[in-house]
Amino acid sequence: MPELPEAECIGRALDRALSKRTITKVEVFTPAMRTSLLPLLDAGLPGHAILEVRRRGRYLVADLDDGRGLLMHFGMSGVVRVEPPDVPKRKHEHVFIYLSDGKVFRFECTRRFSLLEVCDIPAPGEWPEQLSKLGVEPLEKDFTAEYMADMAKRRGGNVKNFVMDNTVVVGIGNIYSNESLFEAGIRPDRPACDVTTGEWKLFVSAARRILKESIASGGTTISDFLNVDGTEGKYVLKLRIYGKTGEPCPVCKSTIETMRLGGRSSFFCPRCQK
DNA sequence: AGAGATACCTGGGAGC
DNA sequence: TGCTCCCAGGTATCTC
Repeated sequence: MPELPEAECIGRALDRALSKRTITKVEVFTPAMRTSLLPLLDAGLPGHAILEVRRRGRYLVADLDDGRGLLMHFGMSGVVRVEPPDVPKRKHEHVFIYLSDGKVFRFECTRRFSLLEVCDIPAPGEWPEQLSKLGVEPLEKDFTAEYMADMAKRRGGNVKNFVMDNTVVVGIGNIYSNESLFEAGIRPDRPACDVTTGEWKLFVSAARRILKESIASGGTTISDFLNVDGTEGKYVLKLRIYGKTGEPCPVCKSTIETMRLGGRSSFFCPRCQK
């Protein structure tokens, strides 16, 4: 399930595989994922070059040479590949984009939560309007304890859903929110407004470190995620709390517990997290 | 405005 | 073996 590190890994690989290639043909096999895929066929993409691939949160944008872009999101089961044209089509591959170097950019998504659409780029280097509500990037310098404390001031909901809110900070999903709150010693069901600036400092540094380590490991593969080269993410081996219900806490050996917050499984150590 | 619930979608696993 | 039910989860949308 792609969170920020997975999107970053895919984006880097796609930048290498797509930049400076020209689109020669587009095929759509499925009418819709999150949105209709059919407009891709009428967008006049063939003949246009891809300049670069950039990431914002869990979204990727492939800039085209005419002020438009391809906006991508991988939902939780999106996989992209760049392969020779003779590889047989897989069951849940929905779009093929043929490239001038002879390869094919293929978009697969089992659960159809993914997004692939043409967007307008307001100016070079800017982001499409669809991404205007996104919060800060957790690896940039404006993701600070003071910012988090300020945003949380009037938020009485639980801290876990707050840190997963992508209008606050992008790219932290269920896996990395659990891991970061554990590292910071914060119980996931605490009201967000009760978390102190000192605790936010611990959270911010934990989240940054975990996200960077995960990127270096090629992301986390739980069930669906694959990198562009088909390899699985290795960060799954380093998870300390996610999915560990009933196992001993890696720090204090207390039994790890689980609860549901916002409909999502949340894992925590009842002794280390307060 | 914030927060909770729900829908979207498929495959895999549990339970009977 | 085959059926039903539940779960995974980012995001949009709805309601209160």
